[in-house]
Amino acid sequence: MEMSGFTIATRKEVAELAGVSEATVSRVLNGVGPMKEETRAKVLFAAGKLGYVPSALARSFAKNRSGNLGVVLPYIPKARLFSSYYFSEMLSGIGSIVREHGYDLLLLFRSEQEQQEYESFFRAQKVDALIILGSRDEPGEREAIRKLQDAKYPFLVVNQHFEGESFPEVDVDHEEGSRQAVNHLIRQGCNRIGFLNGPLSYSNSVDRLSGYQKALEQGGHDLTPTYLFEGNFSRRSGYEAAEKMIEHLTEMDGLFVANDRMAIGVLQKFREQHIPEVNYPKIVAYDDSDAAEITVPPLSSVRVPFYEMGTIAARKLLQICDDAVQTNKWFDDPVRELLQAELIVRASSDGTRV
Amino acid sequence: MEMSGFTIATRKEVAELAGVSEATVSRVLNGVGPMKEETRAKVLFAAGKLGYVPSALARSFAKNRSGNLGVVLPYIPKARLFSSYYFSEMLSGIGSIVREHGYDLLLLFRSEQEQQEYESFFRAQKVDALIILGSRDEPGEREAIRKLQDAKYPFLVVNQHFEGESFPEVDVDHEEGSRQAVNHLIRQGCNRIGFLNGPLSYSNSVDRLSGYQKALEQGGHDLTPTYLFEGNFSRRSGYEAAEKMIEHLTEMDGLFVANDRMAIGVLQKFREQHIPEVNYPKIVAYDDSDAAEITVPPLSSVRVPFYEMGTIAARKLLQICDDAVQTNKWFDDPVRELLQAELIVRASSDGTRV
DNA sequence: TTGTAGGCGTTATCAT
DNA sequence: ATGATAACGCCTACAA
Repeated sequence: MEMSGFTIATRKEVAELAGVSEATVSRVLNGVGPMKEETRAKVLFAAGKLGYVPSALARSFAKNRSGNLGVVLPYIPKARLFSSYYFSEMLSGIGSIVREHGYDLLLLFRSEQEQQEYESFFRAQKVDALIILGSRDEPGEREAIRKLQDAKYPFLVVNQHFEGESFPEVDVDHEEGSRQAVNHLIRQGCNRIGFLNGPLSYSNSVDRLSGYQKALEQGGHDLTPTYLFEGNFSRRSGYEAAEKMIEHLTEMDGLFVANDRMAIGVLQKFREQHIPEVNYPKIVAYDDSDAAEITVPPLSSVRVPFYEMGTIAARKLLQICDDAVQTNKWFDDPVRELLQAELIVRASSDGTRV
Repeated sequence: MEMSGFTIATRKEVAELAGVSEATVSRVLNGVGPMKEETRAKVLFAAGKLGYVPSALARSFAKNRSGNLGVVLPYIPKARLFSSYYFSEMLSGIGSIVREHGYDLLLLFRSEQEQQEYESFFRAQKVDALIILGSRDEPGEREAIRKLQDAKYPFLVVNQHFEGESFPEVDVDHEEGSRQAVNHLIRQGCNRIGFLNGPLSYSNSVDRLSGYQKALEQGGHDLTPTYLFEGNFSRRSGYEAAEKMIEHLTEMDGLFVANDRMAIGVLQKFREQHIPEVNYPKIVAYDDSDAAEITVPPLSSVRVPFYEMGTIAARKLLQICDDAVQTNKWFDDPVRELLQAELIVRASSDGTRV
């Protein structure tokens, strides 16, 4: 399939024009081995003149490396995946590092249907390393990742912890982040603090629940199951959860929400119901996305370093790929990065608001 | 570099186990040519047992096709590119189609520094087709795209028009979208309508300006240069532009803004300055991103089908790649998709608001 | 310092 | 219906 109108310059032609062998062309272009400056110049000139660009494909094939860092993303048809702050930030971070290292970024969409087969990406030589995003603790997923680990492929799970496994991962201390959030609410004088959490198949939801409990405990409060709500991180689910909250609004004076989007849904519902702002519970959300500071009132939120998580994960993996020597050392001592989150206080939980 | 702990099953082993030749293994796995059902079963069994996965890399090399659809994105270090609704939506759309076609999606970050060299992606066989996003009309860019066209590579420019060229493109009728927006403001009784536009190197900014002018003209209004502002699509730039607007707020009773983010910045400034909502000009923004309906007041906005643009672009290109036969017909008759935008009216421009 | 030649894992053509 | 084999474009010992 020759799509182009012109024939692509071949290495052979370059060699001829430069009056050297093809091997020499390769060496010059890769800058390996000793070579006469004159030869170098001749080759470079010829290559430039012919507009020769070596086939990355053939090169990959010969070197047995794809040059790609794969990123697994949840595939949710029509779900506007990228709209989520979470993935956007991570991908930006990953992208910047990948670029520095001269790798390419291959997007891989996980499907809910098919059984996961992460290994295949390596077997098929589509990727040299893999970052798994949006993973959740389900039997199939665990199994698939375990296989990756058994085969000692270079991969990293981001923002998800699998209890009982020792998968290499870059995660955030969501328990501590949540503890701080709820503790802040307590110090703001809240006595009955509700919690709108995400699905517990995400370890960060579990962590947040622990942090919530811990903070209540430390503050001498009891956990009231009535004040626990669950959503799926979407705005709509926050909106719906808010309906159930309304009947408790006279007592519930604080609310911790597992992400900004759901919190926005909650605010939307409150506003629609014409609940006066002074009657809102004090709210702290999570993620500190762009949206947090434009809501009314602006949302206090726990800032999560998604961009940095991306850079850290990518850097770690590409380092391995670069010096394939130290590889085994890495695998014997799997990574366990745990980053810190930071509470950003805004009007939604600020005493001065009322 | 053998990263895995186990040896990868080779086609040869499969052939041995199945008691056939390697060629037969290939044929079975690719489902080409006639074959005995029995042979087929034997091979499939052997392959399954050994966990054999053909090397996509070697396959690509042999077939001379990468299997990748490339997407060029603006590279803005640390700029949290993906946070932008615009790219997120398009990538989601592209991703869904790419997946259907069994291709992979390769993200390519353009750099402001280096001279563009889109051709290289093809020459290097990194991609079979290319979608160019976030392009702007600058000499280097024009030149680079022209080369792609001359070489008849399958590519598509999205949401950007190059006047005087005949590049294949998928664009939106921003002139009409803007005309409707401003016309709506006029019908809402606005007499002095400001316009916060984006940089004119984006054709959509030029289009919006035409639409704005056209609407004013049709409504019998004059264009007042004092009411023209320029930002760079960021919230911050909207915030800054708002400062300059404030002195005109007594006369300026309408405002058209080229995207939601800038409009949010404007609202933010107004709010900070404690300008009473009743004194706000009636506002219509652009993009109709998620954020538009959560601001206070909710933003009227021109909805742009970004997701669909992505799907359309990807579908077109992959069709070409699939049936390489019709290729030339395609190139002789370059695509020119022009999608429609749609005004969504909300409180920010609604007469009932005041 | 440079040329020669073998190998990488497929596909595809040509025999059988 | 299946087996043998050239070709794909590059890298890399090894030889000169």
